[in-house]
Amino acid sequence: MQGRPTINDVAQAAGVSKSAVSYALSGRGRIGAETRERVLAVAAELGWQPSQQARGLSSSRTYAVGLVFARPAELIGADPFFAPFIAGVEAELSHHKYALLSQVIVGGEAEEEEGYRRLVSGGRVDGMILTDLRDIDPRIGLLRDLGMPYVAVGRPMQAIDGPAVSNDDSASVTAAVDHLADLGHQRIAQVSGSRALVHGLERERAFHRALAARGLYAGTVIPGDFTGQSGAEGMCALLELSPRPTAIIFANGLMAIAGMQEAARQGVSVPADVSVVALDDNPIAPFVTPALTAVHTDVLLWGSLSARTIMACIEGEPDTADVVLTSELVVRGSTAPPPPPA
Amino acid sequence: MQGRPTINDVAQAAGVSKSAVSYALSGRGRIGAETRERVLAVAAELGWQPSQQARGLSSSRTYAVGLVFARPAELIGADPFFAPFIAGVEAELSHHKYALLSQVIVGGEAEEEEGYRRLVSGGRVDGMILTDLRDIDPRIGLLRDLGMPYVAVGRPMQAIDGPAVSNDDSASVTAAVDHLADLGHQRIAQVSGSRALVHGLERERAFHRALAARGLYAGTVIPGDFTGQSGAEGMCALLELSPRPTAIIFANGLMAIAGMQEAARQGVSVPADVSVVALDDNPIAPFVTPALTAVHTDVLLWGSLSARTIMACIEGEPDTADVVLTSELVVRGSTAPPPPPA
DNA sequence: CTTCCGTGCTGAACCGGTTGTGCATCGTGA
DNA sequence: TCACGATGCACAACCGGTTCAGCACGGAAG
Repeated sequence: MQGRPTINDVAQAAGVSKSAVSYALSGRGRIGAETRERVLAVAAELGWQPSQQARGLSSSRTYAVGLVFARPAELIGADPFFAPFIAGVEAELSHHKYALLSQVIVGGEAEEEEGYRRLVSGGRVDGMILTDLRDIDPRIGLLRDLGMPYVAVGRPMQAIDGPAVSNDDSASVTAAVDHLADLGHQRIAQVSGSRALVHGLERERAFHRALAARGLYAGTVIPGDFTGQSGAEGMCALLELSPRPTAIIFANGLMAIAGMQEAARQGVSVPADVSVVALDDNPIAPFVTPALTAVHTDVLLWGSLSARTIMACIEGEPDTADVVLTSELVVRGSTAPPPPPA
Repeated sequence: MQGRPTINDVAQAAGVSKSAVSYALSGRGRIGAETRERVLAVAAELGWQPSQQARGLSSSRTYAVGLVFARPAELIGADPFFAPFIAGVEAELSHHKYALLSQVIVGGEAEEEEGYRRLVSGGRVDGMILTDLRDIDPRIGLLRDLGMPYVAVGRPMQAIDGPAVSNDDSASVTAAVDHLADLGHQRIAQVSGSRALVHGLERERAFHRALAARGLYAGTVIPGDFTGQSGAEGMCALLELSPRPTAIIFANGLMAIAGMQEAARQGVSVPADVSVVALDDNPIAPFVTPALTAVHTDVLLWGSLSARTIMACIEGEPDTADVVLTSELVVRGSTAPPPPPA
């Protein structure tokens, strides 16, 4: 009776068998009202809490969900997606007695796969949330082979069976392009993130579609890698073009801010000479100069919807429909009408 | 034999009892070399992995560590500590077959305590890592009552029994003050973070000690709350002082960047009129204008040392000594000699 | 040839829950 | 009055590991 009380302690204190206690607490078996009351009272008095370990062993469930994040070291501290997404996931999970086993990995794909194996093969989780989907992603096959439920964060391009909770990247890009086109911009360029990730590809396609829809010429796309360094390089490359683009859409805020600094260094004024938009929002964005116009996504909500979906999969509910979030453009100071033609 | 193979499957395939398999795999019992080889081969062939659930049940261990983070919504996306710390913890834990159960909470102290209860009372973890220690922190008593090992991240001021892995905040502040004093500053102010957190108090004391050591007058301390908003307000308040401070130390990068923007808005130039230093570093810091001078801490290392310490506590090793990290000042563009007296 | 000990393995109990089966007991209807 | 079903609970098996006690066997010592 030292340490946490067990179901046996409760049974003994209440003068019943441990199965009676289990029935009383779960409400599943046939149990007398009076006995149930007594058991509940005793359990509360002893401060009994079920051991998730033991419960999991008999039900072959862990009541835990796994999540692996992989980021290069330069990005791990600046990513405005990571923390609120986890927070959203956990808020939802904890309401349903699930825990989150997360694994954050600094490094590349090899370590990431290893992270998956670790969580899955130890039998620690009932399901996985997959982020940063790549075009052809080995994890999907891996999890399907293992019979492990999963939910994709961001819809894969190929029709992958299994549910996805995604942001409408296409709408985000379109909103950015429309905003710039409304201001009068005709030459809009993009500095993309990793093209290996599905949302990178999706954004690039959406970019060209949105330009075409406004009757604008195909814009230049400079590949980036989400780091500040590559943002500055992207800006540099675009400023050398002739004719120079008058507006640039960056895949994330860090690249956009670094790009703006590079522009300033070259004597190019934002937004007078060139407008800048970022495709994610960041708490720092309002405070840089000029304040950064950005597409804002409710990442907390995204996380909680992902959690809800993976729990539904685990409970074996019929395929839930894909969930699609939409983002919202927040106009700040980094966008303005283009400079008059020289 | 569907689903994951169990130890019974291995035993049957190898033609031995399941206890023999357990001994062979753990290397603890008396087992013949030939039998051990055969069991290991069969286990590898079947792809057997031990179930952490079952293992935990008999050893009354979970092989998991808990970590609760609580942040206001405005900070959750901008905190450069959160993600690399988790990454460091997990890198270390995963090498030792431990998993991390993290819980990120958007909100206040009440939800935070609830988060602790959830992880601890379900018997899901063997130990806890405590961050954001407050001056008198209820969690320490809670965990001690439960007999749950813990490690404090940041040394509590009172001599709390139990190990701590802390950054030498005092040295960070001193480095910042010395740098500014070396440049010739005489009126140095500070915009602090939450004073309820122990490192807030520690930094404030260290600030006054460092100033005194350089023979400078006591500097003004404006209380902040780590948000950009409060950074701007702090800058505003300090610029109204007469005589105006010539250098300001902000508790974090977000406040510093917001403060610099506010200064620019008022026509005050950084660093010509006022120098700015942040007490944490951020991947964005090099890319704002002017680039932000900051105290850089190896947060990844901090995390892995914390993980190592909590594992040592769980394994019952004699009290490990406190670990203290030191930070390093990274001088960028936001600090310069003070303006000549008017 | 017996005694004794070390080796190598098996059987069983146990961790803390869940769940199926079975045995009293009671109330009801014929 | 007896058969019968429903109710309320106890017993035991099981999930997948760990670990203790004990048995059979072999070699060495007396």
